[in-house]
Amino acid sequence: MNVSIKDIAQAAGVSHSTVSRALADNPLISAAARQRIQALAGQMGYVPNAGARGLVLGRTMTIGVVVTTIADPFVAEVVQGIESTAHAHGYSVILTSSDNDPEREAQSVEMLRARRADAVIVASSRIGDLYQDDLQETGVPVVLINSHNDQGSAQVVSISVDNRHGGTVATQHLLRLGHRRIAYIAGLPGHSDDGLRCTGYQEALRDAGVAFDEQFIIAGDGRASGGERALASLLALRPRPTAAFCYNDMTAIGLLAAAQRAKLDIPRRLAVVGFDDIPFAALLHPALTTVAQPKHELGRRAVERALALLAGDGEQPDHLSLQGQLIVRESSGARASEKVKRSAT
Amino acid sequence: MNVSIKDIAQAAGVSHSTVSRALADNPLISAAARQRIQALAGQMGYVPNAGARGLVLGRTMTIGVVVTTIADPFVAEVVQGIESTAHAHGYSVILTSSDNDPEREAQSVEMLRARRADAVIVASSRIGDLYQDDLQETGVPVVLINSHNDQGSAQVVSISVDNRHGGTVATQHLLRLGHRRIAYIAGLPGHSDDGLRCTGYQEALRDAGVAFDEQFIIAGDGRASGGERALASLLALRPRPTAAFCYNDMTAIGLLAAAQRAKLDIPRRLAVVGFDDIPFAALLHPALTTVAQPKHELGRRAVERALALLAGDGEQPDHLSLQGQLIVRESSGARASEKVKRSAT
DNA sequence: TTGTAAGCGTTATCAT
DNA sequence: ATGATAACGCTTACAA
Repeated sequence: MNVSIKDIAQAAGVSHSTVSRALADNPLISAAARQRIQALAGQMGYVPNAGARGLVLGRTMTIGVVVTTIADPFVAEVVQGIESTAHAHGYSVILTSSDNDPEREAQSVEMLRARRADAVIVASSRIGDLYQDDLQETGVPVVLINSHNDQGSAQVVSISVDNRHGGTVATQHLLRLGHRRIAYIAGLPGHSDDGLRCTGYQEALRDAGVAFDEQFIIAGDGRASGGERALASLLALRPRPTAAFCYNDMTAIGLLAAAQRAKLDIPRRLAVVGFDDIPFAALLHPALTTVAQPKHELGRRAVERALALLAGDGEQPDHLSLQGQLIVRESSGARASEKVKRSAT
Repeated sequence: MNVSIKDIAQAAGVSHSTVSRALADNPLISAAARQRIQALAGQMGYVPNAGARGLVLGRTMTIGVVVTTIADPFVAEVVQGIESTAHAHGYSVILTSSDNDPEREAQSVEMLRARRADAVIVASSRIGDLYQDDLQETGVPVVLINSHNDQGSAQVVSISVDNRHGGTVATQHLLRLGHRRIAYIAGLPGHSDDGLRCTGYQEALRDAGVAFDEQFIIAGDGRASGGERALASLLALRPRPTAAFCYNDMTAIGLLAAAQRAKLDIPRRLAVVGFDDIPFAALLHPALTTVAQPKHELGRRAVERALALLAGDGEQPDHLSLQGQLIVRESSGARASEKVKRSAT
């Protein structure tokens, strides 16, 4: 069904190795033969068998990607960045999702090993000890996105958004707007992202000489429901906060929804800033001010680092962090001048 | 670096074919040897080389997926359904995105051919003549999601949501709520989805004995911007429509945004129904009533059909259409009783 | 029950 | 400049 190099050889009346050379633009072959064979290959609809090539070359030009679920807009955009970058470098992407099920996760990793993926990128927030042990022994480069590399293997690097910086930037924005009582609606407790964003928030307050009030940290869960529940706690506070920085956009969305139901005017009575810049942030009303994660770049850099590792570039730091960018929209109540000032920065 | 079947053979003191049989649970082998070898393989961390296996077996247990971009929530959910179903059947997914660039699209297909994907699923709205010609000649089963199979090849089947039915269901919902002047905010002209949804809309009107007014079909573009622009046209109409059925959720979101800006009360002054049920539809305020596309199922069925084709099941119709489900939320202004009635259906 | 050998489609190392 | 030949890791007749 599929034309092989041998079929072409036969049709051209040469040996299959000559065909291989002609197709590989190998210099030690006559220009005439090369052209003739290449033309013939084109006519016959020849497409090289990547599997066979991988077998002899020892590399498959394949990158394995492990995600919890691609039906998460954040993950989807990262994967988009991974795919386009991989493609640009001649690599294909094998996608596996784990749904946060450890068993499926293990199967995914096994499958990627079976397919001999040249590198693996993990865009799952859970840190699988699985990858560490299982992949490490094979020597396959692993790039972790938004999670950390506990064991210090040179073949495992991580890359993430600078959560502390993001927390600082978001808080500074609110401070600049004149807010002094700023709440932080937290994510899932114990999540390191959450801790770092909160640290950034506290640092910004401290640097601005604003007293930090412990009760202004309100529990959440990283989802809309957490934001919705948070509103009541927030409104019960005395003195009441005038602004809230949320762990992520989903939390902010929940907060906004609850506020709308409570007829609480956003941003006048409460300024809100999120984190992530999911696609919907811009479509909300009021549109959400947020710290954008460089999702596409995260994916692109992950591939680039994987390829560098593959190329044996040992000069890489084992962690890279990218800065998020504040996107000022309506929910924080910035005036036009403030917006201009920010976007010019 | 990777343990091969030969390494195990050597360690076990048997031939490599014995190992192969033991690992494949081949019946013609002593139970003792089988267990001993399997245990050994486990200890040595053996993972079979899928590429080598594909070479000899003639199939790669791989499904190629072509999308425009996975950073589209609809596509992402479909791909999620594809991946989990493929995984359940022991298949891996190779993901390629085309970004609507014909050149990249061609490269993607070429790459999938090179990787010898057993089947290809296209979740891109553009119908590439590419797939048709290029893939068809290889005999690889192709499943088109939400697009049509022009040439009638047995190896190319398509699967989509029943757009006409969806349009009917959405319109009937509005009719049942008492609306008689219902507008349709269209998608990109020429898009067959758009035409079918509009047909369903008109049929529902006709069946209800409501006169169809041509000017109630308002231009859109399938994106939020189209919905935003549509509001002005809609408000200029005399008599003014009391409800709008939008080509898709993004259009509805734009319409809602414009309405909010114009301080037009939704659903009281204008009831709105969308199409797709993207994740954000539920988070909007008012939450969007919409016709849900069975995204996960679309993915699942696509894989199942691909596998059936692969198994040589010739009994498949060349097109399958799944019914969308009306999800009643706030934007259409249904009362509680109506909601209950619907969800019980 | 096991081993030997051939072959899948490549690339690469020999000769020639 | 080209042709044999081996090798990659696996499955599977065919022998034994």
